[in-house]
Amino acid sequence: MVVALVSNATPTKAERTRRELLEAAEALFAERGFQATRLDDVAERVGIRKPSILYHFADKRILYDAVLAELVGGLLIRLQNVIAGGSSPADSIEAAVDAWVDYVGERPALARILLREIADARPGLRSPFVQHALPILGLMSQTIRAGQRRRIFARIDPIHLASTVTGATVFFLLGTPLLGKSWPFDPRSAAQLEQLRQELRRVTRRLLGLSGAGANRRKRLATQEGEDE
Amino acid sequence: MVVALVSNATPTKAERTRRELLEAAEALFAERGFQATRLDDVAERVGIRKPSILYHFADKRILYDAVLAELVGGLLIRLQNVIAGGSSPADSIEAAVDAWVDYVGERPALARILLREIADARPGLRSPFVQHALPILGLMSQTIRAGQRRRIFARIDPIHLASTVTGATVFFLLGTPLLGKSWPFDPRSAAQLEQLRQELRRVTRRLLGLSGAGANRRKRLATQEGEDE
DNA sequence: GTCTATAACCCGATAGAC
DNA sequence: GTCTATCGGGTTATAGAC
Repeated sequence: MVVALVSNATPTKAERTRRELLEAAEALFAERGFQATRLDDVAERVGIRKPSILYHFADKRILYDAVLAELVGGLLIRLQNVIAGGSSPADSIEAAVDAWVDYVGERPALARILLREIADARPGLRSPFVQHALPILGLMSQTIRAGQRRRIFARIDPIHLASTVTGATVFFLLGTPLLGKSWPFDPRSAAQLEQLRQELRRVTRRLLGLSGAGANRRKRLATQEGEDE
Repeated sequence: MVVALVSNATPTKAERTRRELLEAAEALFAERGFQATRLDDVAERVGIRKPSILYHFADKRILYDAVLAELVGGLLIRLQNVIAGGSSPADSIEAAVDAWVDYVGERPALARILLREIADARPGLRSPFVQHALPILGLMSQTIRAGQRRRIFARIDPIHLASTVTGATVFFLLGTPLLGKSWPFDPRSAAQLEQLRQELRRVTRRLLGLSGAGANRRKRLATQEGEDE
């Protein structure tokens, strides 16, 4: 009945369909939203029939929650790793911003679902999504406040910084494609993602009150570019 | 049959219900999205029955389009006014950012609908929303490029700037309320909106390569605060 | 203009066979 | 595990009276 979260052994048939269902559901929930996603379509992508889904996930909402847990949980793990590996709060924050761009570039479903969840959010209600996302916010706030205690960072509200970085990222990734030929680039291409990273680094440093170079450019400290007009 | 867009005379009953329907629909479409909004609920808010809606708007989609036109059109008009009133490209851009914050603070429905539309957007498809929004993007791009031709602004892509500003705004307005007591402020309060404006001005100037004060602080040029660390 | 009544459709969930 | 068949609830849109 209960399936191991991480199984290294050969997966059973149930585990395989379960994973395929999660992948298909992630894509469809992202593209169309929870309400507009048809279980029929999810089933079709996996090559089974609608009622068979309900053998693996008790109902539609539970399927959605499982998608959220996997998607948001994966980001938390990555951020924990890069933040722990940073040699200073400034290092950690910059690495976290880079990791965030990488992750959402790899899995754009997260960007769409994030948008939908924020649009649906009611002030009082603690949705499952928020439940999953709060640890991430906590981790970032903790890191930022550590830098503020050491007087490395300015006294900006971590929430301001987080909403600016995530909002800018998601709007860039999803907003630009609908401009059509007036902006004929793929925001998820390596070049555009790199430009987004650069821009977010600038904005982040600006808001944190940092002037100089971050972790990724320590190597070329000598040839520091004239960034502060 | 055809109703004047702006009527100064005493409105007929049809015009009154039409306006009330637009207001109710705007709120509900924003809160729940197009698909999840029930015509029954819209009707109830106005105090009529569902089929009576279809006397004023041929179907649900047409009602939604009318909401979009009014909401996005109102923003375009305001931006045109403040941009025309600016004494320089830098002035105009700063005034436009302020006007944007004001408008979306007054009508948070725009923030939610913007989020939903971007989440729904397909690369190839020109949705009615995009149709309405493109003139706004054009106006902003035009103003930014004017400043770039005069070598006042850095060579940043206007689209980058726009997605950063709008994304940061919307995520701040709608994202923070779901943090609950860990961030116990109302982002739409005068104080928080002012802080958002300050932050967006900083980010905007940063991305445009401007160093000094913008239009709204020319008055106190003498007591310029130490903003550049 | 607004109503009641209803047609027509869609979708999630259940029952039970294999 | 996956299937077929179906129930049951809900929503848009139409028909036509007032």
